[in-house]
Parts: sequence; C-alpha cells; structure tokens
Amino acid sequence: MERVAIAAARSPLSDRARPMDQTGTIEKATDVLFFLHRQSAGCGISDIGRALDIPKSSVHRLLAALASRGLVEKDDTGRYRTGMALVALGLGVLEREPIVQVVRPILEQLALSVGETCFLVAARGGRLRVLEKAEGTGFLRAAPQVGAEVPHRVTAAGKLYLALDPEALAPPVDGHSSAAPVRSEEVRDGDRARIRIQERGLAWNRDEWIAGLSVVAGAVYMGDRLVGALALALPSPALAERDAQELEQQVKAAAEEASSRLSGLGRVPGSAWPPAADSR
Amino acid sequence: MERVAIAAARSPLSDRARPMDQTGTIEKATDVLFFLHRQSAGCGISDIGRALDIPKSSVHRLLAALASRGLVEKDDTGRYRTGMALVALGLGVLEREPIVQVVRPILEQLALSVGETCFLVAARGGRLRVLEKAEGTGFLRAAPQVGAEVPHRVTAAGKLYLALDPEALAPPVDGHSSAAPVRSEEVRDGDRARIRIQERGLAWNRDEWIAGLSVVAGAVYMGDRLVGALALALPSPALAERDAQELEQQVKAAAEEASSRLSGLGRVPGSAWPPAADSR
DNA sequence: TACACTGTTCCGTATAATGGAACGTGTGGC
DNA sequence: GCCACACGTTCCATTATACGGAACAGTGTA
Repeated sequence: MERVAIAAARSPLSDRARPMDQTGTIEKATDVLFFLHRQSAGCGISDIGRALDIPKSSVHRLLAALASRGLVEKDDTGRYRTGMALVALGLGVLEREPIVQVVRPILEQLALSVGETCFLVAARGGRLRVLEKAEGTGFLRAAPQVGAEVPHRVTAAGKLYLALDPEALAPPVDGHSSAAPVRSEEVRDGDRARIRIQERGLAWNRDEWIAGLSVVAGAVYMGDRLVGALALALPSPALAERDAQELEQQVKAAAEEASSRLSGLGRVPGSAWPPAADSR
Repeated sequence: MERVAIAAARSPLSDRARPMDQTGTIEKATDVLFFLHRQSAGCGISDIGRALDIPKSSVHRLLAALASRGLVEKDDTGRYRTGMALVALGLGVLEREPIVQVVRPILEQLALSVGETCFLVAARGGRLRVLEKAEGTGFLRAAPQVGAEVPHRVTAAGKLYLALDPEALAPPVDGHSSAAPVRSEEVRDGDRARIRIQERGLAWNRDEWIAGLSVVAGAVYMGDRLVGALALALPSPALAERDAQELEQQVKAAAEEASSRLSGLGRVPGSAWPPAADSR
C-alpha cells in the first residue's frame, strides 16, 4: 500500500534533543525509546549502543529498567522494541483531549464523504501536532502520523494559527524577537494573506510543504478561542479535478460543526470529569 | 455519553509495579508517568510526591527530565500531565503490528454491521492485551481501552488462548507449576469445554468477567499460529434479543477473513519493511 | 577450529540522583 | 487587610546509584 506520508521524515523530538544533549539517566532512557521508535524493526543492544554512543552494559541496564515497566519488550529473537505499555500511555493522552473526542466523528464523516484524508492539528507547547486523523480511500493519499509535528509557515494549519492566534506558536522560554526581520513587500503580502485567512477562517497550502500535497484547513473554536485546525489533504492533481470551492465549503462546515459542539460543552467532557482523586 | 467501560478499573501495570518497588531512577520516572496516566486531570508536584512517597524536589527533577523530552507537559495552570510525545511512541507501537493493520478494517466493518463493539486481543509477553477496537453505536456499549490488559480465565479471548495456545500465556520467568492443582470434576468440565472451543475456534464469555457483558471471540491465525482473538462484545440483555448463532457466524467469518489476509502476506507488511537502518 | 559477534554479569569508581532546608509566590481564611 | 498555609522552585552537601571497562557465555560465519 503506497502512500504519500506527510511528516514521516523523522521523529519530531529527535531534532530538539540533538543540539544540547542533557546527560541524565532519564534523558538517556528516553533517547533509547525514541531510537527504538524510529527503527521499524526490532533492534539489538549493540546497535543501540553504537548509534547513541553508550556502552553496551549501560544500554543493557537501561533496557532492563524500561522492560520491567513494559515500555520496551524483547521479541522472540531477543531483539528489543517499544512496548505495549506505551500504547496505553499514548492512547490515554489522546483520550484526555476533549477536542479529539468531539472532532473524531466529524473527521471520519468528512473523510468518508470526500474520500480523502482529514486530520486535526492543534498547538501544544508552541508546536503544531497532529491530534487525530481519518484516512481517505485513495491509493495515493496523505497519511499523517498522529502525534507528529508539522511546521508553521508552510502548512495550512500553521497559516491558520499564524493568522488567528500567533501567540499559541512558540511561546516558551525567551519572549524576545517574536518576529524575525522581513522584507517590506513580504510584510505587505503576508498581511494581505493573513487578513484574508482571518476573514474566511480558512487557509490553503498547495505544494508548499510537500510537493504534490494540497491542504485546506478550517478554524475550530471553543467559545472565542482557537483550539485547532481541521484539515483536508489531497494530492494536488486530484484537487485540480475537483471543485475547490465545494471542498472549502465542506471543510468550513465541518469546522463550524466542531466549534459548535465544543462550545456546547462547558469545560471538560464526559468520562474525564470529575477529577476522581487517585485512591492510593 | 455513558458507557460500560471494560478494563477501565485501573492501569494494568500499576499492579505489577506494586509488590516489589525496584528502586531506580528510570523505574521512579515511569511510575510517575503511570501515575499521571491514571489521573484524569492534571496533577501537581506535591500530589505526586505524596502519592508515590517521593520528596518534592525529586519529583520536580524527574518531571523536568521527562518534560525535556516531551513525555510530560505543563498545562497553563502549571499542573503536569502526560505529554504528546507518548502519543507518537504509543501509536508507533501499534502501527508496527501487522495484525492491527490487517484486522482494523475488518473490525470496523463488523462493528458497523452488528452495531456493537468489536476488538482484537492478542498475547504479548504472556499477557492478553487489547490491540485495537471499533466501538458500537449503542448508548450502553463496551468501551475497552486499547493497550489494556484482560484476564485469562474469565474472558472469551482468554479461553480461546487457553484452549488453542496456552503456551502463549505466562511463559516468562519460572516455568514450574504450569498448572495449579484443580479438582478432578473441574478438570473434566474444563477439558470438555476446551475441546469444544478447539473444534469450533470460538469461545463465549457471558457475565463471567463483568456482570452484564457478554463476549464471543473467534481465533485469528497467521498460517497455523494463533495470533489473536477477534471479539464481539455486547450487553447481555441485548444478546438475549438476538440470534446468538448468527452473531457467532459473523464473528467466525470475520476471524477467518482476517486469518486468510494475514496468511496471505508472507511476513512483515508494507511500510514496516525493509528495516531501513537508522541514518545516524 | 578459530573468529567475530552477539547479550549478559561482575565490580570498583565517581558521577549523578538524592532530599532536607530555604526561597519566592499566590490562594483561601479569619 | 493580614496571616497562614501550600504550592513550585532552587540550592547544596551527602552518598546512594548509575556508570563502563573487562571478562563471560552463547551463536553463527569464514
């Protein structure tokens, strides 16, 4: 099954970890986890040690500790891979997101009716992340990875955020230099495009991030707060054969439906409330 | 949205971690992760310290290390919760499972046609885990948690495994006392039931694990190896109003379809192959 | 057979985690 | 309005804990 895999290039966090390698047991252990995550097949201790520049014995100890809690597992050939406990933890994070619960059925319906991949992107800690997806049916289709990070300037969701809630992107640490110096005509063009996005609540990205991939995203609000971008992705040639305006309308309608459902529930939905203080 | 939440009682690994608290940095860090996972809402440092009996300053350090890699996040109120990086890791584990890829569409179709929750259970490291689910449409419906563990003896999937591949359950560590002493008539009854399950490739569980919940599971094979149990769950009263034999037939057909698709592909499917040695 | 390669165990070393105390903050109560 | 309490955070001397080289045992290749 061939797919256009957007954001499949590399794990989003590996880059962040690269420049300043904090030396600590937990950091090393998580580096091992992410390394195993990147490997599509199981991995041996020596491989890990070489790749991460950690002695074999240390890798062995780290893996033993991680395995004792189910974060990694040994398959029958003795190779290590990421463990099922991570599934429970990861799915738990998603289930705790009200937006995902509300938007999931809308995504699925939209994907079904259009036949192309739909997904939800939201800002978390200054970064844009894919929170949920519903894949289309095409042989060639977008297949984003849930949990993956997407860039700001060259994606439909990113443009939406930059136009409607730039504060949500990259707020952590140093607040200085919120905008890099840009040429004056770029500013004017950028402003014009931004205003248009603000007016319509829609943003496009045609081949800007990935050649051959076009995306239109609609703003999802909770009350008056932007809480996500509902995006429809399709191969650019397929877009040429379709009515772009009608696609826009479908995305906009889906985003507005999501907004109205989200604004309906006061704060935290269903099973996630009340807090249910832990017994022990 | 009210649901019968099967296996929602507590995190499957918390129990395992309880009896013998290994003292180590990684173990402590993962304990913090699982504690945050159990909390439905964000959690403060002091809460965690009290619950896990760890000094505040240590908790602070652990959280800082985990947060540096995105495994935990601070929400806007300064409370900690499990982080998006876990989503990527957890989803990665699932995507790496050939069975999940193959069975997912079958689960969804079955759930759609029956209108009740379907899920896939498989043995991993001697334990039975929910690998994937497709929820039904009922107001009262089973809602298992993907990644959660289910018991052996009182579930349909467990009976299937005990009858067809008992070796897959609890092989680790001490191989002694593979069977606890049982009464003779229990043995005879057990044998009779087991033989029936072996013949039919189907197992039932009516109210044995959770009152009001009935499940029928069909065996999924890859070649001649049992690789999972495809289960259909519904409230017991709903079962009384339906044709149990027809449900059996649907589950059996779905399980056989899954088996045939799995046996079709030689070993590892699609994008997970070839291994693609990591660049760095 | 000898080799190169695994994963695993051992143990002396010193690094890195520890936890009590002190600091700065803000939320709720008298 | 103040006080009191609990919070998250920082600091630092102590030592428990993670470290990693070396030796071991099992496996498949030349």
